[in-house]
Amino acid sequence: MVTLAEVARHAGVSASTVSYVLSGKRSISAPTRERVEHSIKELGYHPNAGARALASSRSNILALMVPLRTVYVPVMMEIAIAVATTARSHGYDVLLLTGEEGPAAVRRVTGSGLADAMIVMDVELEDERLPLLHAARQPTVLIGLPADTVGLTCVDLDFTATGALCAEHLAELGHREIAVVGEAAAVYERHTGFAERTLEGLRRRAGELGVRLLHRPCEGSYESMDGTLSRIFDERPGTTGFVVQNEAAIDPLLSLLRRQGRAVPEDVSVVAVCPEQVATQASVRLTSVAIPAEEMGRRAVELAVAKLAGQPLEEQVTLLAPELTVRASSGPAPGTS
Amino acid sequence: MVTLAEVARHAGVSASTVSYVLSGKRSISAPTRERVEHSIKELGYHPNAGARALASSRSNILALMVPLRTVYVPVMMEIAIAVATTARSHGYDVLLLTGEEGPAAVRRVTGSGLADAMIVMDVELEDERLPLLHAARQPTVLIGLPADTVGLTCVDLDFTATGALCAEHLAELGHREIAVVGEAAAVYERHTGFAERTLEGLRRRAGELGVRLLHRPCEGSYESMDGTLSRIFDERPGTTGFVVQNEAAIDPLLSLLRRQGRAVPEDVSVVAVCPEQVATQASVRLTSVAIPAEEMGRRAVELAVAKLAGQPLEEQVTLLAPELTVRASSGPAPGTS
DNA sequence: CATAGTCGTCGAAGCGCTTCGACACTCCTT
DNA sequence: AAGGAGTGTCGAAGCGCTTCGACGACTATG
Repeated sequence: MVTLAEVARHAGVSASTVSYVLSGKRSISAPTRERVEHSIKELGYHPNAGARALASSRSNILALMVPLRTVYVPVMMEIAIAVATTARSHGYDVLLLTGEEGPAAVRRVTGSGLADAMIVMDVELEDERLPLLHAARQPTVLIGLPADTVGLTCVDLDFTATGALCAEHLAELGHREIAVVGEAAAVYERHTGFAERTLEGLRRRAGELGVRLLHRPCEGSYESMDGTLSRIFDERPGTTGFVVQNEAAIDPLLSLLRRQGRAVPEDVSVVAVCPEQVATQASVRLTSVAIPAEEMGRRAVELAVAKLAGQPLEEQVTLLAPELTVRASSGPAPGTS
Repeated sequence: MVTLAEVARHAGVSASTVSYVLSGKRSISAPTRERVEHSIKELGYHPNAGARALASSRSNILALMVPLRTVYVPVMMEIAIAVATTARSHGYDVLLLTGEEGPAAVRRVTGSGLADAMIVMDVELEDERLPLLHAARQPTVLIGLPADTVGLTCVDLDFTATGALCAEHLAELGHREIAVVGEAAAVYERHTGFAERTLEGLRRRAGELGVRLLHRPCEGSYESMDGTLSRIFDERPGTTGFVVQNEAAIDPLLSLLRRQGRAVPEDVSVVAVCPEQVATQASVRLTSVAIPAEEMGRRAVELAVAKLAGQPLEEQVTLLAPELTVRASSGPAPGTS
């Protein structure tokens, strides 16, 4: 284990000089710097993280709280990877916390100085971790939007606008009866904001445009999709447009529609809210609003880093504008000229 | 920020006593212990992670290297969650490293004492991180099997046995021509061991049982599955059994078979190698060999913790025995009495 | 040419914790 | 009654780093 002191001795300078070479917090003459850097390389020196954290009260670690329940997995994974990658590019490592511990994890991390900042995913509208995060002196960034965002920094897709966009697209194509294949009932019970906001956007815009909307939650398995689909067509036989919010339900829906002899997009149009990859790999290339997982992760880290650098953040809530990409799953409503 | 010293003062004992109460490394009388514990609670004390790491040269952190490339996502996510959860139950936190940095990340973590041990996923047969891991004084556990396992601790599903099991199951049902829908070509190029070992197990057992085997890689999209399927039936029109290794190819395969009017399991049988959840949620409940992601993650952590505790590990390579669950996608070959 | 300012370096004082040896007891043992 | 063997607690010495103030050596200024 090579220490700073050994590097200093090897280079013939004091320990503090080596430290300043490393941090760049004071100017060091070129020859000295080179000598030190050479010694560092030669000895294979790596600063000890613990000592550094203790002395500077900075750990250079970002904590990321992911949900334990493994719903909408690909999005979560993509965000996590984006967070890890972006964090590294800013000199931070990422500590992975599962939601399991809940508030206790927040207390532990903020109390122990393990991490410099927290990024919290899967925020519920009335999240029990919120009061703690408020109280902590650590910067926090939420991915998702709680009910009350006062004093919080949040990043999320603008799901209300997303819903509106989907409604608009289908209305423009002449669809008059739209069914929303929602998330599993459990998601609504937990009051995860995004599901409700999407629905709200859909409802409002559909109302404005004179389109009838029917919402049904769906677990995402073939069985449940089958049931949901039957109930939808029983209740609203004239349904020609679908908005799918539950990623897992996409394949079952397409499969079942095909089996029922309903052609996409000739008989029914489908719009999905999902990552690009899912939209392009489905059996029909899906018209979709992308969930910009990578961007959300990246932005969250950038906001956290900015806060750590002491930059006052002008906007506390960053809502990413949704973009609808038209692909092969949506077209004019039947009977439209 | 409450410190150990403040707790000590509050409880009327010395700092070292508080430390021993916390660690349990020396016996403390019941009344003293209670007094200290009470002070800890009252002051809301949390030991500072950096100071602890510095003084004890233990960070209580496990590093987990996940692959950057987002292939076979659900498995990865499940392993990661299992690692995080199990680690917490042993008092460890998890540092998330992406494969992106490769060997540099290994150097950084082992050099800086950031983590006490490493768990590496997505190991290639001739992984470039291996030499470094060998040299590091940190315990390491691999999830996956490299070519040379001497001196390494590894956990993996026994993919050779998995392949053999699939071949056996189909052979027993009377299938004489089997097609293997493999992973994307890139996976083989990277020499990720599991794909090749599965194939080897399949080939050997098929050979022993007199079954013809055709292996074709597949990207997992509908287009590529379509192409792969055509080529398979062109080349071997008598194919009645499928083994699917690529999780992403499952839905496309079932969908396409249905479209071609081939019934599962009446005309063709399908056996998948995938997590249970995927097998039970597909449009046909799949006969499958489960990938025990949760167990792999858990075992990896347990091995790492055992190594940290200085326990000599009797078995260096832990191969989990595959289990084949018969569901609705496999049945007797057509024409079998 | 004295004075102020800048630059580059050093020494020392911690950061908050763990851990080792020491010490004062109490309780057996002989 | 004296010696030995635990117990329970304390003090002090670090762990390896950052950072502050100090200081000598220059350069610019009037």
